[in-house]
Amino acid sequence: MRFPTVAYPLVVSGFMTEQPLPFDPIARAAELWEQRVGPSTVMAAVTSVMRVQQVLQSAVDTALRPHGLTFARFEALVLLFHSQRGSLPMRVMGQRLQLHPTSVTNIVDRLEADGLVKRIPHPTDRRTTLVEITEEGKQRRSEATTAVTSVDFGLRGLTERQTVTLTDLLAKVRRANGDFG
Amino acid sequence: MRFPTVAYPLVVSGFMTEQPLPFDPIARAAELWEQRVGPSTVMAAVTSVMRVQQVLQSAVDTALRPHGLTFARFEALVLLFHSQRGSLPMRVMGQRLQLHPTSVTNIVDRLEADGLVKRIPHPTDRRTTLVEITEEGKQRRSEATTAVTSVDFGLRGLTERQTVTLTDLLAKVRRANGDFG
DNA sequence: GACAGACAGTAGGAAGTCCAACTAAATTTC
DNA sequence: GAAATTTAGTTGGACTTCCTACTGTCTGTC
Repeated sequence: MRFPTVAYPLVVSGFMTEQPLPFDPIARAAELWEQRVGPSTVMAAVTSVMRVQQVLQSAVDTALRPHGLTFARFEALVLLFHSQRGSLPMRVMGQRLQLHPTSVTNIVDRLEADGLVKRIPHPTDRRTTLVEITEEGKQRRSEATTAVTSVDFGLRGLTERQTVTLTDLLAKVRRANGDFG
Repeated sequence: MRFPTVAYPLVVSGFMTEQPLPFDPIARAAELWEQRVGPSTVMAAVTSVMRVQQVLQSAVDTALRPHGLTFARFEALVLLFHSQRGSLPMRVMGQRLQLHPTSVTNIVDRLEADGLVKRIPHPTDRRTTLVEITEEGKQRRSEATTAVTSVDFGLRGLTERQTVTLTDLLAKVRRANGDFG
């Protein structure tokens, strides 16, 4: 799904609000917060992250929907595709994707139902289940990647340099919260 | 599976991974993407936003749980509290909070069940429902605000200046996606 | 070796989000 | 003024996420 440069949906986001607000609701909320509660920089940043995540999630999912994937499932597929053997234990998938074990189960269930991955027993550890990407899964990943990479509009408005800065700032937050390190 | 309850959790995020990965999974995914797919700056930024949102959501919700609120409900409460009359039409709430009408219904249902808000009919437009914050709601907002403002650890790792930069970059993204403007 | 404890994964449930479809009320159009 | 359209909100369903609790398997200690 390509979004033409010129007027397509005004709002690519969430559920297509009829019209964008004429002001920034987060900035306004920050002003009120500042007046009546206290310093607002942190709250504004938190809210901004929340909101941009919604926008991006929606944009990416919209691009992936024709391919029968969500962003979470796409990420799982890419992870398996990039792995050495094309298979990983579910636990490892959870660590890499930062997902709860039950979320991994859910995602793998759906990918498996679509024939994109299959569960295979671990050769030595009978507790462990390996998830292997199928040929159809590799094919699907390829198509979906094309769709996703065309969604750079998700971050249009930022220069390359700004995009990198954004990633770096967010990495600081993630590290400070024990996401890795 | 039992996740140890450390006095101060190593990972405030998602579901408390036992141990943080020794490397940044997003940076590693970006490397592989770069090698095998193409430029990765956008994907890395998208993934980072997604992940930080999870971290913050979890951190804030953890702080709010003792007060019986989620971040979404807290935001709604704050919005009403800051409004002129202490009440707003549900539609307006949806616009300001960037939520789907059904999500507003859901949130208001729960807040109303807790006695923090109440639905009242609009004086002239019988289609419209006004949502009014109750005294108990104002009280709860006050307590919850204290809890949330103490959660600046959600963005620890950033200086004040960096926090502002982050908000500004995200605002650019939001504006480019028609969030406001 | 036996057994307590840790670990891998799954089932069921709650919360939140969106979508599609619906009712009721207001507004626009002719 | 009647009919068509738009708007506000709700209901029911699908999906994702996490949590709690459980089964089965491995591992370290005695």
